[in-house]
Amino acid sequence: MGLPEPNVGVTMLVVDLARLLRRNFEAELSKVDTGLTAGEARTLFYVWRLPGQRQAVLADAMYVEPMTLVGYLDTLEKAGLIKRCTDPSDRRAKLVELTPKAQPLLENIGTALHAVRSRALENIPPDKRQVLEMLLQTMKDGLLEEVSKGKQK
Amino acid sequence: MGLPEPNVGVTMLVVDLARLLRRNFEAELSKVDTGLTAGEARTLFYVWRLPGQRQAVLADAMYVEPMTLVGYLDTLEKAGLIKRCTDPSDRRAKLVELTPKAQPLLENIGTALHAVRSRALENIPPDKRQVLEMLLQTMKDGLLEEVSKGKQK
DNA sequence: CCTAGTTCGTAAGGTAACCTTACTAAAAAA
DNA sequence: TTTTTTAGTAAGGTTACCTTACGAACTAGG
Repeated sequence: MGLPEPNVGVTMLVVDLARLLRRNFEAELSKVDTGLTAGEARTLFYVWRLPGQRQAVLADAMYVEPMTLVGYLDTLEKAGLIKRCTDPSDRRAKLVELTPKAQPLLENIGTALHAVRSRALENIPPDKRQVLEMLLQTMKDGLLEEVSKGKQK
Repeated sequence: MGLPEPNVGVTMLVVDLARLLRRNFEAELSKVDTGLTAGEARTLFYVWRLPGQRQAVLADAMYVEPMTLVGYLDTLEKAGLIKRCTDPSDRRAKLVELTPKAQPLLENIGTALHAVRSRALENIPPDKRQVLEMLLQTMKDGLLEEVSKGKQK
């Protein structure tokens, strides 16, 4: 009596999983040094994936507020890993580019990501991995919908 | 050239997913009021699942440091949702119990969890959900191993 | 029994990932 | 040309953690 339904436990499992994944990523990241925090590494990763984009576009892709991105970019810029170039077609906007110095860092981040991946998948039979990854992508899409819904206040 | 391997993207997807799940949980939680933060709600949930346990046991189950738990329990206790009773067999230890007042809150947390679950699974064909949940559990187990390995310094 | 080492919870203080609000400068619309 | 929108940012807050340092109580070893 009064018990929330059984599936609730499964969802908390997912919430816990989220925590653990983040933690693992942070731990692996600190192992490969880089001197970056998780947020900064994530940002660098996104700049690598979307080079020469405006901060607003980047923030949108990362699902953080523009202001949050500013902080990460400030650090990365001070460390000489990215540069902000004024958009020739709009003097307010800045296009974010990687510097050559970022290359080795990206490789380290890649190593960390790889480690997390191996760990997460180590007990999953290889033939199921493909399925899992697709399902995860689908999950992400579902969750994104709601996040953006919330935004268009 | 210089590109980290392709799977790196998939792992970042999982890292992003972790972020989104947390965020969704927080958002849903604030919708159903409760006045609790995500960490506090998670704690209450665990007390419900492991009633009458010591704080150390609880912290262990939640994979947080005992000190982290103290903060959450302090808030919950002040709100009259749990109580700490001295363990009769060890005057240092405290056993954590729910109070009756916690019941409705737990139901709200259940609602929030349910919402996250629906959202996360909405685009997943029902016949795949079972598989997904099993895979997620397996993933969690893999990640936990490493976390605990790190702990036994 | 008594001393030495463990264990339980906790106070103090720190870091990192975010967010909101408020502002300036520039562009776009009216 | 005035008004409105948009791009970035400074300032400051919240939450989820962690580490370090301790005192009080249990457990062993002699």
